[in-house]
Amino acid sequence: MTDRPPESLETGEGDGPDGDANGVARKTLAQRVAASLRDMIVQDILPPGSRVRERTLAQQLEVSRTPMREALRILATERLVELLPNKGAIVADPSAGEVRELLSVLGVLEALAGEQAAANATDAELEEINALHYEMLASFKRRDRLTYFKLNQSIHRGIVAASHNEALKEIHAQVNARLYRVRYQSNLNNTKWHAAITEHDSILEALNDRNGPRLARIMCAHLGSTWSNVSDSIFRQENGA
Amino acid sequence: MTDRPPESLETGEGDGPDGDANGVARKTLAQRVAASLRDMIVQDILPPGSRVRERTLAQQLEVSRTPMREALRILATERLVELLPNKGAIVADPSAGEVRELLSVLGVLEALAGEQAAANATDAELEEINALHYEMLASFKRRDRLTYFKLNQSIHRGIVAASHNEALKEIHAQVNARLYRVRYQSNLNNTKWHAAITEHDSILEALNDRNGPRLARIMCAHLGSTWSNVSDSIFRQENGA
DNA sequence: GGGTTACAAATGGTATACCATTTACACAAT
DNA sequence: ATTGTGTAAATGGTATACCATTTGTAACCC
Repeated sequence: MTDRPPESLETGEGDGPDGDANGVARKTLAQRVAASLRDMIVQDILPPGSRVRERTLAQQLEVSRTPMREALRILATERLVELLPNKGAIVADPSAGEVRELLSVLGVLEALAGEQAAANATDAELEEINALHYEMLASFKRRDRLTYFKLNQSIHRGIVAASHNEALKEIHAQVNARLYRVRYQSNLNNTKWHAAITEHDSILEALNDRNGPRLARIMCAHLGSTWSNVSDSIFRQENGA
Repeated sequence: MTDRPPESLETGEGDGPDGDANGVARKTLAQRVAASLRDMIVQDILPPGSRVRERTLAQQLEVSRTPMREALRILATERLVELLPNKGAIVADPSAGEVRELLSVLGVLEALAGEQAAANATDAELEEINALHYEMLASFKRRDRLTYFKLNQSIHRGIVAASHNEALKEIHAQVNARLYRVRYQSNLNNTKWHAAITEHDSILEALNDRNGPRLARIMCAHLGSTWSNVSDSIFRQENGA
């Protein structure tokens, strides 16, 4: 558990699960509080299963209860917290089974993204994804797990974005957000790093060839490997690492 | 446009997009308001593109602004309305392109559901889906489009539920909610009714054979047919039916 | 020691007041 | 007739008060 103090309110820029800087759209306080809470969940400041005291947290973030309540509504709809009537909010704590289910969904979403990206990506988008891939390889050589994880996520988001299917992008982001913390934590313990790199090589090759069906297959299988890593990590944590 | 007065508050039972009666869980007023608003959107009482006046509507539904605001937050997170800072809520009005994107996502979700249902469905679940299919055939013979549509949706939800993938069920429901109104409206004009029945026959055959890959393929293709119907309907409405 | 009950405090849900921003409309100028 | 300006009303965003429900703790009894 990290002992960091609560973050100041999110300004709308960050490299969390949704990754995008929303500089163009003005945000309400409730939206900014929601973004801060997302961060706090991902980084275990608000650990899974913990109670979220609305008044306490509003005080810490120096906002009144109303935007805090609205923020918690947002997060509840996103399934990052569970709101129990008259009992308040609990940070979601996905079981291994639920993680597995989510990953199977993410697998088909990424497969669809792969197929549509192979057809629709601009050349510039391909180049950028390739550049991210090289940066990720560099972080692998440096054994910098945090940067590696973030770049890995950026590549996947880049592929989804290159599908030019906006609805898919949003739904993918939402599923990803539910999995982000678990994957972030499991990345710290990843013992199959080298195999993941090989898979990414294959992904990039199929993408550069614009081979939709092959890319779809590899990306779906890649999420199968993710399950393998994540389940190891969950198992290790449950047995008191 | 229908001229019905606003619904009284949802009690938590209904056959709208999420279909389930949540009798076991107590609901807050905000949740009940959200459910009523969903209904009003689906049934065009709140038409696409229309402004949602929070005070006006709260008055009509005889609730105060606070649960109305929370309800609108829920719907905004679900993308059924769009909340613009300082400007309020507008009912979502998905473009033809967006509908197409959503249907492609729904296609892969239903394909995954088909595969997992073929593996995981109980015999009782299969029997129930078959019963719904026969009821749907009966409504086809009676030319009862509304009942046909609802049964059709129940069959799809039944297949998703039979996958025993709870995460998939939720995500499917959410995508479906965004499409529900458009499909409901297009069902009223469906000129390819007979072909849809044939597709459903194939779906049921593959499901009963527990042939996962075949079921997946047919269900995904079925959504392709749905796009064909929906786009005809959108085109017809845009040209002043 | 364990179980039950009563009550105060904590906390969630809603209503309403107040402030901030946008919209609509009347009037003046060109 | 059209455009620009000012102002009041409408409406969104937040703060706070009040009510409803839950939780925690102390006292009592077996």
